[in-house]
Amino acid sequence: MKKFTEKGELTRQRILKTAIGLFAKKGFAGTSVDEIVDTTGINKRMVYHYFGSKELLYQEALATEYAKLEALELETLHPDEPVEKVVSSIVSTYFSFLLDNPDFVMLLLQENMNRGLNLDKMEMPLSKSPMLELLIQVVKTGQKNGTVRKNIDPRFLLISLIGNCMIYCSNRFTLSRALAIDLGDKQVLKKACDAVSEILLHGIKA
Amino acid sequence: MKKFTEKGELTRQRILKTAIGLFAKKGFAGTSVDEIVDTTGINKRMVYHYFGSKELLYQEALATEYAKLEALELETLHPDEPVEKVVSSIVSTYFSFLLDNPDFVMLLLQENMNRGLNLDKMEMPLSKSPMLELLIQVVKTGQKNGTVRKNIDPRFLLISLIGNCMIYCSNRFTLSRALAIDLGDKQVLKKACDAVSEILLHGIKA
DNA sequence: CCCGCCTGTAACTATTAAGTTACGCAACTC
DNA sequence: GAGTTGCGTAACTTAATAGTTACAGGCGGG
Repeated sequence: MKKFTEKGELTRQRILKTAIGLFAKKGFAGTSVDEIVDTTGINKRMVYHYFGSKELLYQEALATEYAKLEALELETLHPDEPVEKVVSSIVSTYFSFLLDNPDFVMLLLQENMNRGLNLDKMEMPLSKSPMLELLIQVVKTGQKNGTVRKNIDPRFLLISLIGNCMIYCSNRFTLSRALAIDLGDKQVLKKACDAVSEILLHGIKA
Repeated sequence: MKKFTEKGELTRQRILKTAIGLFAKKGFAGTSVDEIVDTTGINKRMVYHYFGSKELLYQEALATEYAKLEALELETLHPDEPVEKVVSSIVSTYFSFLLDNPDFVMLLLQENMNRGLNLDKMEMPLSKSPMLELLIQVVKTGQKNGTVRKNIDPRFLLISLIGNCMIYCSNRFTLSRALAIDLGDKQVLKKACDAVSEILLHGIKA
């Protein structure tokens, strides 16, 4: 990280925050640098001063949002609880995180649609999810004491966990329309979260 | 539909097909009309002649891809089979459809990221999925004869079915990276499909 | 046979895009 | 207090962009 004055750092953060919102809403190609600076009121020159290019600004936006998930994952690990507890807690954690962080969801999807090329350019290891280690452990324990089916693969289980939550954000509008149900409605989402939890819990039970 | 000569219709289709590929790969804003015409070798004027605007061309691309799913859904309905058979057949149908139609997936995700605004502009009812009707029926039957848990909501079940398949496409690159697993590998995907099928089958079983 | 419509080309316009240059101001350092 | 360094503005350049206009060959119906 380069050194900036306090004031400069503030400006930098304002640009970054605005950029995150716009990139999330309109995509990388759909957002112009002019729009970002018009929104912040900061001069365009400063974008290049602090970030170097539109692409680097985008990458920093991506990294910033992704860091939120990693922080969350680290603080929700309870490896000593029984597998049922762990699974339902992961579900509700992801569910509310994704709903509360639409910018994250949008940037993540966008990056996948871009075949992960920005993640390749940055180093971005995407920390081989501590969530996975947790699942491996509790699934193994569960299998030993006979509460979990033998052929559960923790990796596919984790993907299912995420997929069951993500779909409510990633396909919200098409699903709402096709199934005539409002996936923006808090009460519906509460029921959905419970349904996901339940189906997965029964899904892994021996 | 307007009347075009056979030759004209062919040109139209060439433009549309090229546009689908480019819009899917680079997004609406990321694709220029010039790029489409350069790729096809057809003159730009023709895009406006046959489609009216870039946006209308995009909407037609979206509708064309979506029609593929609707066609598939209509041909895979077997309401008289037991619920287990139906669920695992829906899973493998969606799984292979999504993998075989990456353009569809990209356009669908893009449209959701755009809050479904294009679907609003077109009529596009997204036919209240015959899949849902099927599920409602077989779940009810299953609940009557005691093979399916009472509090399974077919709508959330369908969303879970889709979500479990979609996640392998929508988040392929970030998941591959985070879990150190290649979600482009056919064998991995075969196992994934089986894992999804199994977890959901056990998930609904009474 | 010729009028009109469908198909097509090439060159154009007006706007917007990313990125740069020239310049000024304030604060801190030597 | 002269020079350096970071913060900031406005005006600029160069390339692309969506959409248009002028124009023309070919073919079917009157």
